[in-house]
Order: sequence, then C-alpha cells, then structure tokens
Amino acid sequence: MAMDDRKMRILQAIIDDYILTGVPVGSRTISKKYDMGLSSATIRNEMSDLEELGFLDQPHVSAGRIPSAKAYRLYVDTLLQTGRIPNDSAETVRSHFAGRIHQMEDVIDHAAQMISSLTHYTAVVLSPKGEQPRIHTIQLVPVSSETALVVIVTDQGMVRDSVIRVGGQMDSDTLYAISRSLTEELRGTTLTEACERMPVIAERISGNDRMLQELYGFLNEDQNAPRRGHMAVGGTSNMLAYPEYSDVDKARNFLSLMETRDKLADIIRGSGGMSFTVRIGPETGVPEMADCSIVTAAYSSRGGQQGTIGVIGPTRMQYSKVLSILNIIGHQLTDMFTGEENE
Amino acid sequence: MAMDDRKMRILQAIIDDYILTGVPVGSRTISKKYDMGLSSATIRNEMSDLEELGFLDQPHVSAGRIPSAKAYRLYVDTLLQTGRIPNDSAETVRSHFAGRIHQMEDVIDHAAQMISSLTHYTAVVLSPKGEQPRIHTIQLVPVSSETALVVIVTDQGMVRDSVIRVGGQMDSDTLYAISRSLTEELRGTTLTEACERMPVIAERISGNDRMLQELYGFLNEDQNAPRRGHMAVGGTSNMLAYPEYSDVDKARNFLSLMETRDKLADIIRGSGGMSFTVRIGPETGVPEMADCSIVTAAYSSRGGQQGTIGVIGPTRMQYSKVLSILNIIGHQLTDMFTGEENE
DNA sequence: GTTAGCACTCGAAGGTGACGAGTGCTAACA
DNA sequence: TGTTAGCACTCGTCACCTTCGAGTGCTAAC
Repeated sequence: MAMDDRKMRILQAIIDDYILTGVPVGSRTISKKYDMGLSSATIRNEMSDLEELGFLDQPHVSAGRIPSAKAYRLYVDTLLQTGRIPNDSAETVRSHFAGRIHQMEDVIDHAAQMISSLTHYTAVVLSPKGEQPRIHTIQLVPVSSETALVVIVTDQGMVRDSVIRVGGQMDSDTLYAISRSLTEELRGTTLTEACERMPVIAERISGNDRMLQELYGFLNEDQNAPRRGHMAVGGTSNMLAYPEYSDVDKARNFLSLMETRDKLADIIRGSGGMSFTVRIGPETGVPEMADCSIVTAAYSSRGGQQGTIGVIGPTRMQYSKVLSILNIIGHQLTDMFTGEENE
Repeated sequence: MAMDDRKMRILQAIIDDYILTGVPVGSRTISKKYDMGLSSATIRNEMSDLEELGFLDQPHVSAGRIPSAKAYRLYVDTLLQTGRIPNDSAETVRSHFAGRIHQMEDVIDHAAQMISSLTHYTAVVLSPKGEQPRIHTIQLVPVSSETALVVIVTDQGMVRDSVIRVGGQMDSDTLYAISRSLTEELRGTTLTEACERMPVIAERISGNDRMLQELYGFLNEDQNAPRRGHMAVGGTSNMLAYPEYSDVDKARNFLSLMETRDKLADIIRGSGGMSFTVRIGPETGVPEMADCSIVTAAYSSRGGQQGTIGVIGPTRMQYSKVLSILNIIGHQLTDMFTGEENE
C-alpha cells in the first residue's frame, strides 16, 4: 500500500483540522467539514491505511486520529518545497521597526516581542554570531581618577566594554595616547590573539602594569566566556494557552527550560544556520520538547554573521503562518543590520 | 475582645503551619503539632475570636482557617521589629560573587538567578537608578569610515553608547579632538541639559552637522526614554510549583505580568526605596497579585543611587527566610557597586 | 476558664451509569 | 473492485451519587 493523492488530501485535512482545534479528528468530521465527496466509512478505511503507514496516531480506540511527527514532517516539507510562504503581516512588521532604534539589544528584544505576539507562540531571537570578531579599535575613556572604561569595537561593529582600574592618575590625553598605541598593536587580531600578544605590548608601554594587567584580565575573560550574545525570549506564557500545556507539570518543565538561557540558546542555534529549519517533536533532540516543534530562520548582519530567530510551539503549530512571519522578520532584521547600521 | 499573648501564639502557629503546608489548618493540628498545652476545643474558641478580629479567614465551613493579609502584616511587622533576620546562606552567596564580574548586567542577572534559587520564589533585580545622571566624559570611537561609536560615561560610572554616522571621513585624531571639545562643553550637564545646549555647540564645532544631528538624536532619545535600566527576572517557573498556581489560568496571568517588563519594573520600584518593604496581597495594589506578596530591599551604588531587589511569592511566603536572603544579597550588591568598581 | 462530646457541614474521592463520538467489520450496491 | 450503509463494540466524558473524614460550633460537665 502506498501514498496516493486521495490519502494525501485526507491527511492534509486531518492536519489542518487538528492544528486548528487540537482535538483528535474523526472520520465524520473530515467527510462533512472538508467536502471530499466521500462517506465517513471510506475515510475510515483510508485513515486506517494512513495509520498503518505511520502518519496517524490513535490516542485510544474510540477517539479520532491525530497526525504523527512523520505527518507534520511531510506537511512542512511540501510547504517548504512549494515555497508558498504567504506574506501576511509584512506591513505591520515594517511599521513597527520604522522608528529608529539604536541599540542592538533593543532591536532584538523588540523582534522577540513582535514574533510572539504575531504567532501567539514563544519566540526566541539570538544576536548574530560568527567567527571570533577581530579588534578594530580600542579606546580608554576616563571614568574617575583611578578607573577607565575600556571600549573595544570589533570589525563587525559590535562593542564590548568594561571598567578597569588604571594605576596612578591618568588624564584623558595620556589615555588617548595609550589607546592609539594599543589600537595600532592590536587592530585585526582576535581576542585570543590579543591576549597572547599582551606580554609583548607590556614591554613597549611600560609603567602601566596595573592597567595592562586589568586589560588582560578583561580580554581573557571575554575570550574564554564566549559571549553568547544577546538573547531575547518573548511570549513564554503564550504556551499555557494551549491545551497541550494545561497540565501544570508539563508547563513548569517547559518554562524552566525557557529559563536556562544557555541551554535554550544551544537548542535554538542547533539549527546550524540554515535559512529555515523545522524540527518536529523528537527531531528537536530535547526530551522535554518531545511534543514541541521548533521553527528557526537565519538572518545576517554585516560581516556575514548569522543570527537566529525561532519560534517554539506545540507540534500542531500553524507552520505556514509561522514560516511566513519568520520570513518577514528575518528579512527585516537583515535589512536593519546590514543596511542601516552599515556604512 | 482584644489580642492577648495566647491568641498571638496561636496565630503565630497557624501562620507557620500554613506557610509550610499551604493547606488550611484546623484546631487539632495546632493543639497537637505545636504543644500549646491546650485542647483543640480551646484553640477553636480562640480561633473563632481571631477570625472575628480579622486575622483569620475560613475558606468554607468545614475547612480549617487560613491567615488573612492582616495576619501576615502583623507577622511581618514583628519580624521586622525584632530585627532578627537570620543570616542563613551568607557564605554561599559570598562565594558565588567571588569571581570577578565586569559587566553590571551580568551581576544583576546573577543576583536574580541566585535569589530565585535560594528562595524558590520569583526574583526581580533592578539596576540602580537615581536622579538623572550627569555627563562625565563623551568619547567618539571610530567604527568604520562613516560611523563612530559615541560613548557617554556618567558621573555614576554608567556607560551608554550608540553607533552614529559621522558625515564625511574622520580619523581617530579628529574624533578625539571633537570628543575633547564635547566633554569640555558638556561635562556636568544632564542629558536634558546637553540636548538644550547642542545648538550652541553646533556653532562652535561647525562643519559636522550630520554627526551633531545624530548625536543630538541619541541624547534626546536616551533622555526621553529614561532607560529603565537593566532588569533581571529569575525563577518565574518556580511559582508553578506552589498549589496556589495549579490553576493554569492563574498561572498564565501571573506569567504574562512577569513578561510585561515595564509594568513589572514599576511594581517592584513602587516600594519607594525603603530599605525593606513587604507588600502583602491587596497591598501590592495590583489586582493580578491579590494573592501574592512582594518583598523588596534596596541596595545602593555609588552616587547614592538606589537599586532594588525583590521577591514575588504567594502570600504564605517564608518571609523570614526571604528577608534574610534579600538582606545578604543587598549588602553584597552594595559592596560590589560601591567598593569594587569604585575608585 | 477549660474540655469532652456530639451533631452538623461540606469538600474530596471514588463509584456508577448514561451518553456519544468514533472505530472496525460485514454485507450490499454500483 | 471500490464505495457505502449499518451495526456492534469500545472507551472517554460527564453528571450524579455516596462515602469518608476533617473541621466546626455548641452545650454541658468539670
């Protein structure tokens, strides 16, 4: 027995209905609501076949069928193949981002907010990340007589800063002079390389041991704890609206997963930079997410860095809508990060 | 009828038991578990009195009593008066903060994490905020040939930055020269004042209209959207562990409140900078929190700025433990923000 | 003032039966 | 040979009932 066109249409109807209602769907529903021109009995036979083929599950004998992960997979694949990702709410999105936002963090927070409110699922946005950034400029800014702010601008236009102590009094001009030397020495190096080169530099710019030591400390820390970048999560509470999570225990598990940021970032980033990824149920590789799906999309910032936006929802997710929204917002972010803030 | 010592002791026992179990407590429980040397019948009479006095509520006839908001208030007041805030986990906390952390955001995130994991409630940490900060230094750092990073260091050692476009090519030295002039002109002014003064400055440093305009834009934006500072929330999912939130609707309400960051910040900051505040149930002034309590503590950073740490939990919260933990962590934060990063 | 005793209340838990949605199978039909 | 009507069967849901027990208030005795 193989998949034929009619089976396909019936499966499609079952998936649509289940995504809509979240309730197991029976043969009568399909035969009535979606006019197939077939009686429920026929549908039943087909459904029985579909179950045998692994596309449908039956929670218990006297309930309808629900689509299996395999069914969603098929569904999503055809969705992605035909490429008809509708352009629903493009205008809303554009107008939201119209106001100029300076800080990357704000953009990311905004995006997460927006995705979750458009989809009604949980949204995650990760800031761009690529190979280790290279130092473009180092500048020391006086903070108090004993401390200075060290600002490192990377070639990708990202900024890292920290307050360090400088030994002894240093005025603005002295700090600037040191900044120039440091920039000259370190431009184009990665943080790791910069760390290695510090001893050499220490010889050249002597007499500031304290400061250089603190600087080294900062570089080293930053390099070793590879800044997972910024991450924004929006709409975690949305998930509780779905009957899948009316069980408090399940809900708590899900929420605490959302709270362990590092793990979450790994999961989302696990998609590996494909332009679109859909992981369904077990495919997520996370036991806690056995009945969730994760849809991610990539966006880029300058320097070819890849950021990720993602949506986490129940397996019966409105994939087509979600893909559409991620598509729009992904493009919007790419525009913002390559265009507006670029030279 | 008035409150006497015995009534007080019984009330105390009821509160203790209810905080522990979350189940209405009956007269027998008190008479047996807490050896009062009184029979359940006597306790019953006293409980009846306590109810009349407004310290106890009865969910329904055949259940035990639960403490009212008024009772918690009394309880907390005596707790605060006697000042015996135990110093439980001071060592754990100290060792956690031992590793040097550069970024304020990290410290705050950490603190929220720690408070929630120690208390098993939801924790909120707000970064220090005081009167409008004054500009200490402005520095422009080259990012690309067309853009620069403007870094503003305030007198409280906080840093704000944004990338702006500079018209035409500017090398590092030119930018430094401009930075010096700007710092000279604007040191000691608030952001608002700085905005007002920009036209005057524009005349002096002419020929850089584009840049000054962008700079103005940044100052203005920052001033108008008074940076609510950083806020970290930890352990929202902890709340779901309490039977009070086994109702999914309630849980969702609570969680979406936790997600509207601005509102949450207002609520937490509503305590008004007292060193300790406890708001019980209706006292929170937030309908959604009618059966929550909010405990906050203040910590300070240099310049007398006040930050807030807070715990949100069910009204039957382990107040004494929470107060103790907030006490410790508040001190720790104060030490960090006034000592270590100070001159 | 304290306590034992007792009738009473009421929620929680568990059991029962009607109901209905849905299935699989069979036999009839085109 | 595919489709459909019919029917017996399954099983979860819901409403209803009973039982159980925790807890109360009241009264009378100590």
